[in-house]
Amino acid sequence: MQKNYWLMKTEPTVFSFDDLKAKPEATDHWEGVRNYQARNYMREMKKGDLALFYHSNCELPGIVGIAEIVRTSYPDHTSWDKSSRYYDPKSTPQNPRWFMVDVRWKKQFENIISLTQLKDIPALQQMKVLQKGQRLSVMPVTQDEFKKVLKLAGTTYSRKT
DNA sequence: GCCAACGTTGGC
DNA sequence: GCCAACGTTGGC
Repeated sequence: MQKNYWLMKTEPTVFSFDDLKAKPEATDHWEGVRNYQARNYMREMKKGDLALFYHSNCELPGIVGIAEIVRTSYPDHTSWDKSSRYYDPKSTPQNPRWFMVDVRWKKQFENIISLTQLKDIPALQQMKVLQKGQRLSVMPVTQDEFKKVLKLAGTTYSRKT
């Protein structure tokens, strides 16, 4: 089956790529998405899809590695947990409004592919993450873009050694 | 349905 | 901390 590709954003001070790696089986649920468009993208995710893992709102924003979707969407239980920062009174177990997927840490890039670096690659200018006003925490990436980012990561790697 | 006010995101 | 670019809320 055709794989889809995604970009998933997180603030490393809240939840970093290393945090994911440290989880049992390097897997965790992607809680806290509270935007309808991002939610809808998550509901399209399939097992085996790959995601670029992006660190935002930090010293060096950029793509740090690859994660894999290991479970398709199911209700986000933090949405009806009053003690959660993601609590939404309009979401209930009977009628969940928000969903999450499970992701597994897969591969860390030797060097972070910074946002500045991405902006310098002409072939990647169409990436959603580079578009003005684009703030979704989950967004699709084309297969071509995904491959180019991987290649870029590989290039960085070989240059370093 | 309109739209002003407000809250959030996230680069810088 | 600033601020642009959103999205959401709620009065009307």
